[in-house]
Amino acid sequence: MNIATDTRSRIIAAAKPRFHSRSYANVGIQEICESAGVQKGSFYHFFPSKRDLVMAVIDEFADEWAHGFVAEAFDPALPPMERIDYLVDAAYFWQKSIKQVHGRMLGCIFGNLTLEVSTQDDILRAKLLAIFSRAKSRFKDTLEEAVAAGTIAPLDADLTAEAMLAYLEGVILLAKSQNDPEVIYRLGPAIKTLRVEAAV
Amino acid sequence: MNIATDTRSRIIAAAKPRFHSRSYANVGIQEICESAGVQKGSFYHFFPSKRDLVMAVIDEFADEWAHGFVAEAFDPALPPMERIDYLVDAAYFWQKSIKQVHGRMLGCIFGNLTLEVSTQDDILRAKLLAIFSRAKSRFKDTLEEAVAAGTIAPLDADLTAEAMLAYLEGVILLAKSQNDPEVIYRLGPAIKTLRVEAAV
DNA sequence: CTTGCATTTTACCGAACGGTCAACTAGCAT
DNA sequence: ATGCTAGTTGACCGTTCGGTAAAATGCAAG
Repeated sequence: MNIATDTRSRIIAAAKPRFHSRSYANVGIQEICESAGVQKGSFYHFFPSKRDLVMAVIDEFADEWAHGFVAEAFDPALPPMERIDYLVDAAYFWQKSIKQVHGRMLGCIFGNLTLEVSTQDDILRAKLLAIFSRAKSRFKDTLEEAVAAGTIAPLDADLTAEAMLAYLEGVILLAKSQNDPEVIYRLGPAIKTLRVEAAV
Repeated sequence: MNIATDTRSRIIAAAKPRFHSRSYANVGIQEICESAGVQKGSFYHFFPSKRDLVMAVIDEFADEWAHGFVAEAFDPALPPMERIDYLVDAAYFWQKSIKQVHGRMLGCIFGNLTLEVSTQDDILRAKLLAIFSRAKSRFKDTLEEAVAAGTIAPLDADLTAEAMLAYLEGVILLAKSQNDPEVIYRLGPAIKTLRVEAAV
């Protein structure tokens, strides 16, 4: 473990919970540096700008999810539609545990950042779009598998996948507005009722 | 029309598009004052704080919607489920026209603000929650009417209404991430497939 | 022992932040 | 005409913002 990479990762580690629990604009570089025990000049040695930091934070969150809950949920051994249940459950438990520790529901950092910055920074918007795009693909593959297995009636897998992703983000948004992860528990399972019929 | 109220409403008029198109933290009072042709001291004569301004802006947006598209959509003369279609269409056309003028999809200001500030300001969160709560009631009443009319099978109107609201917000979020209102056009109609079954 | 490079420190930049204050103006009622 | 009040003005508060530049440090290869 290089000292250099250590400083860099300490910066990211300090930034992650702050961007997640507040907002992009509300978290300053000075605060991050103080929390990481790093001088500002050192920060700019590793990150050309604040935007580059938040991109690294986005990547870390994405990796964390991809290797954690997402990998568990989209386990090929599970029946396809149960994978979707699993993912919604994971979102619920995650938000619930965050609230227990932090006292607040923080929601999905990708959704949070999307609504905050996507009118102001197309590079960040593209980064977040790519995250959503990958998530949608997971849903789509799962739906196609479910159709092939006869678990569900044929449908437009691409649009239904996008609809499910939208619904999940919307549920997390409403839950955050109530500061109550139980909203995810109550509304989450209805994700499987969403359908976009295949075009003829 | 009093001169006093004119200054106040000029401030709000200047603030509205800025909070909508950027974010709460990214819009400064100085900029709003310059755009409204008002001195900062005058601003603080009408608004005790920035938060009070954004609350007035929220109220204006809410009124605008309530007396515009929402009133049209939830017209008792329309068959219940068509009202929901109407509302989704209204969201689509609104975002589309904003993009034509502004070059960007701005999304729903209530959703935008919710994700940005609700972990940092419980008063604003409560304000936004009340907006969502009213919207949910509209959906709920409509669903109950549709069930009574036999248009749709019985369901849990309260939870389904909340699910539909969540879906609408989620669709707008995804559309914003793509800067493309057509996402609303494609995904919107699936809102009627959402169902939460009534508890036995 | 020296050169070179990555890293770190420290001081600094101009601009903007939300908010305050006292002085001033205008209109209206007594 | 006078006094009260709502509204307005413009200067000012301390703090923080994202970002820069130059000098100092540590370390490793030649």
